[in-house]
Amino acid sequence: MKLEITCTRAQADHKQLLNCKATLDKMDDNFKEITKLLSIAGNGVRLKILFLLNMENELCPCDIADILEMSVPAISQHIRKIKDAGFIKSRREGQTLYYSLVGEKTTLLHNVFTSIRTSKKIA
Amino acid sequence: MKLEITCTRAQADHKQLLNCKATLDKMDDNFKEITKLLSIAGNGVRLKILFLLNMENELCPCDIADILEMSVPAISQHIRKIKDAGFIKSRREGQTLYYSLVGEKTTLLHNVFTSIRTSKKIA
DNA sequence: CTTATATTTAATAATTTGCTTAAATAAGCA
DNA sequence: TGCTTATTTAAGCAAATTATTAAATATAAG
Repeated sequence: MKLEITCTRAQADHKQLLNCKATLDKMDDNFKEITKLLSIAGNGVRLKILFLLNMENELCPCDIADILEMSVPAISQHIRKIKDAGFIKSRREGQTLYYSLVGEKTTLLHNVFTSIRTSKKIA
Repeated sequence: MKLEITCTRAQADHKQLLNCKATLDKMDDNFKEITKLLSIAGNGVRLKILFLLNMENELCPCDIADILEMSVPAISQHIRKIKDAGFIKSRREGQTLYYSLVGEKTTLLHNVFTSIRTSKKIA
């Protein structure tokens, strides 16, 4: 962590700024982890995939493509991203792959799902 | 909402797929809203800005640039994105603009902050 | 072993993102 | 007014994202 302070405001509280740097630095791994989750979920298609998997327990790429009215390869590539990040797992049954949420990793995701369901739109 | 079903799997539950479509369709505005928030927060720099504003109540762009060791214009453009989405507001004091979180909009964000603080990294 | 289905992977193209640098505003002060 | 500081805005560019299309795998079934 760099220690130099460059903000030139007269009122700048340099002790505060150093403290902020130190706090962020300490939590750097946590930020990386949460940023990863939010960047995965911060896409309309992927958020819907995650929500659907939560709602239906498991779905295959073909189902998801059908529901979201998108091509199968497009869905497959979103699935890969989510899977690479470790938020879903797969189970094969014949030719079909069923995807489902990885339970332990999804505490924050469940808050997200709740927010989606309870989002108070007046519309 | 389109009603045709194209998934060709023999075991596909078409009633289930139609139900999924209907549910997503009903919540479309909520998805848009939450996707917006997550796409804003799903960037390391912006997530840190939001976290810092929550921690320090208010900060100016210069402070943030200093803490994150980034250029002021880069920070300013992130701030604009967050502000356009309605998650922060500004207060002027002389030449300095102080930014702070918009309280009512940030229920989910507070879950995010909690996750960052309690993220159990063994490291 | 050939064919059909479910899925992934790869190559490509269009769009978006996020930085840099330089110029434009806005406010305070000599 | 002119100069400095704080901030935003704009232009430009490299990198990342996300879809499309076509080809590659994997499994099942005749």
